Amino acid sequence: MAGKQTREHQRIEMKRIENEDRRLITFSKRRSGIYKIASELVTLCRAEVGVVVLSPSGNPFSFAHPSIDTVANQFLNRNPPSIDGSYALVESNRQARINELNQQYDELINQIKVEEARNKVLKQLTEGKGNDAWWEAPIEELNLEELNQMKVRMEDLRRSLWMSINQRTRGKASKSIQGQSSD
Amino acid sequence: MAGKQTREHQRIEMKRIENEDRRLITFSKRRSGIYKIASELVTLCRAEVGVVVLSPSGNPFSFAHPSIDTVANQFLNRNPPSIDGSYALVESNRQARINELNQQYDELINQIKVEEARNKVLKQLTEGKGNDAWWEAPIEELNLEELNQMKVRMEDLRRSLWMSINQRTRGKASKSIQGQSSD
DNA sequence: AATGCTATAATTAGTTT
DNA sequence: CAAACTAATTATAGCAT
Repeated sequence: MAGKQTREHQRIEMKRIENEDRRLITFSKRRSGIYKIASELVTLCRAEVGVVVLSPSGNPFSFAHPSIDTVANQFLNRNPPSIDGSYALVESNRQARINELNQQYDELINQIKVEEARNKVLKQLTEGKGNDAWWEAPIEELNLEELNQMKVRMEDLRRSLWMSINQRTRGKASKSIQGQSSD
Repeated sequence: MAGKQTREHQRIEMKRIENEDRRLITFSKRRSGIYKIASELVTLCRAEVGVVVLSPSGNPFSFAHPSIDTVANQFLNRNPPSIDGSYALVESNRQARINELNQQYDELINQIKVEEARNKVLKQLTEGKGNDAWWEAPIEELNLEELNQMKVRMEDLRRSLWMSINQRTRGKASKSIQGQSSD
């Protein structure tokens, strides 16, 4: 009982956990963690919260208060729909675009985060040494350029959505998901 | 190092925070916290996560990866394009777009925060170093400003959208599907 | 009023039962 | 194997700016 008994809780890298067992355990633990935090937000602030988590294998989990139905309906705050087929097509195209957009967005964020970490290291180096030409250069510009492109794409998408919304304003849709809290 | 300098982080009672200012601050901070944790779950486990938070005043917030639509559809255990009509549900046209706008808005906020953090690190670099002019331009600031403008515009957009939706709010229908668990 | 700071509470990675 | 345990990490309540 004197010294360390375990080598606990090392810092984990923010990337996919490759080891399957560890990944599943982490998934389970952190999922529970989110539920707890979410429920605290409900209690402390009287917020309504819905959380949906899908495991990589596609299994759905959820937590919601007061219920997923309520939260979703409140969030969507709308009336029943009737979907015509042509619209569904448009929807699928749109969704494909959005998925792509999200992917790009994620990549961008990752790049930025990596760069942030690098910058911090470089900062320490600089302070310690007073060095000058340590900086390799165009990383900043490249990254920012990508960021800008991303911004433009998002704005384009938003604009087109905005236009189509304004053209077709009609109450629609009912919605509801009844989820079972899992675990 | 003598005694406590501040009376920080007392044990929190798990009940509604009565003081309005504190409640709002807590709401904001913890909401960000949930987003972060959710995004980590996405990264670590390749899960798909959707979080919807409604403030007591009814303001909707969301975080989702890859998107609210995708997560919701997956949760409903069906694929986007062909809709079987029995649940038109989440597929509401206009409301689906509102989801996206909200989501993009939130993502943009996150993006801006990342950029701000990065900007700050870089500023510290220049200040601490006495500025060797390795930095070529106020690209950072410009970019940040653009992002902020974007944020404002999206805020306006969402607000007006929300208002127009609320004008025609009616009763909602409700259906349900069972979510399952085990992973 | 939003953000930064920091001591502290809360979460959790790794291990064990 | 789920649940407990422990210590390291992370989030955050209160305060300050």
